[in-house]
Amino acid sequence: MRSYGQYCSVAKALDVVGDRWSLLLVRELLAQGPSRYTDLRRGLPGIATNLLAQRLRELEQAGIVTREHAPPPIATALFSLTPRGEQLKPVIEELGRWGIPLMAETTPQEEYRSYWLSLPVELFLAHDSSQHVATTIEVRAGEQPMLIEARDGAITTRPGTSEHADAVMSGPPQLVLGVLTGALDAEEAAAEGFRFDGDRDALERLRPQRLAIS
Amino acid sequence: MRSYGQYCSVAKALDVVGDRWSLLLVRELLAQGPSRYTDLRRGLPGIATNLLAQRLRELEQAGIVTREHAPPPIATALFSLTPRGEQLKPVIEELGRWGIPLMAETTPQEEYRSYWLSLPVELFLAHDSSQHVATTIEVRAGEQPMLIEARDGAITTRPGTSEHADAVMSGPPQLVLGVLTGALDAEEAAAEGFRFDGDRDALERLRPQRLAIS
DNA sequence: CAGCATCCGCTTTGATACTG
DNA sequence: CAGTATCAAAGCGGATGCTG
Repeated sequence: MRSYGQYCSVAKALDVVGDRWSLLLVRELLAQGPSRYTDLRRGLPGIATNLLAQRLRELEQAGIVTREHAPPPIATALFSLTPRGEQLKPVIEELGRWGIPLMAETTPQEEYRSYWLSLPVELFLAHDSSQHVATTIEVRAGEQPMLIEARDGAITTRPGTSEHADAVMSGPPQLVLGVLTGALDAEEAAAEGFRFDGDRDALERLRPQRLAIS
Repeated sequence: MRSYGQYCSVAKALDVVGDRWSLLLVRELLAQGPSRYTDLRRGLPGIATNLLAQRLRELEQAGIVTREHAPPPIATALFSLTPRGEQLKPVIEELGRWGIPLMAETTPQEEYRSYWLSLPVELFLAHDSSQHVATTIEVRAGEQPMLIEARDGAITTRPGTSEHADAVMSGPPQLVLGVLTGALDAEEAAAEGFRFDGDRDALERLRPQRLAIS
């Protein structure tokens, strides 16, 4: 991209990561960790393959991404964030926070990846560690099940299922997210295809307060 | 801009403010407050006039900017941020924070506006209100002098000069910023055209800690 | 198959000129 | 002052093909 040519740190940041797809590419590496070229393509539906290659080169030159030839078990190269690249996390978070009200609307054509859930979960859920009640919720929305796990005051997400989850939520991503953040009532959502099985309190334990999504 | 078509709040935020110039336009309105079309052009050197008009329309439609016909004293329309637009401030701040290391380099062709100083000042300076020493520093870099004022635990900036400033800093923006953030020593900087007159302690009072700019 | 490069049509941007 | 109009250049999206 052509530089803005301004001696301003915002403009200079945008000179580096302001290109189309650049910040979403960083989002993918933040959410997924070291990824293969093909993984990145799957997480960036709609990107032209040559553009992905070009962005990776540019971000590599800017010191944000590194390309490593993984050790023998893996036959392919892996792309990762450098420490400098990981420092973009607050930028992604604030953008994501600002974008939350926009999540109230969606269309059937919109793409969704289940691990994108991890950002809103980190932003909006918290665990009251004083309760000392470890909690696991399985979320079935998108292409693979995800687990939200809370213990010792920390909340984490990862792909997977659990035999002894406290609760299982499933349905369209919009409804699942709405119920998770508290913008939507589980009963209302049920009428549109949302399901909640298990312990209702499990969810309440993760919600410090109700948030408006719209 | 064409939508990313993803059900992700980061992607949806970028659908709205990810266009070229959009976030810099928000920066201008954050830093300058309600502005005329011409003010915005001056603060966005390099933007094509048709693009500025187009971005203003788009951001107006998105509920980020409002156009108001100002009361009689002012003959022209003013553009302002809506509350929703002001909520972009954390996004701008995090981008600006991430971009600070990039400020170590500059070229003579780069444009600079003195009020752009207010962002780094808000980010990096603080005032120990326990000291109860009100402090004023005049900064002469760019097209107009600026005042950095600290009192009652708050730091503010505004254009202007002061008869009784505790100190006056002047020189190229890069050196002034370097000394302000503590990345540069006033003595080193002096060799390259930086000047500091007045009370050295005035600056120290505003610097909670030294920060690396490079 | 993973990781690109090339080509082509379309959209966005930049520069300049012009207008109420 | 506050834009619109025009046009060339750059960027992007999609398809395809090449290489280990």
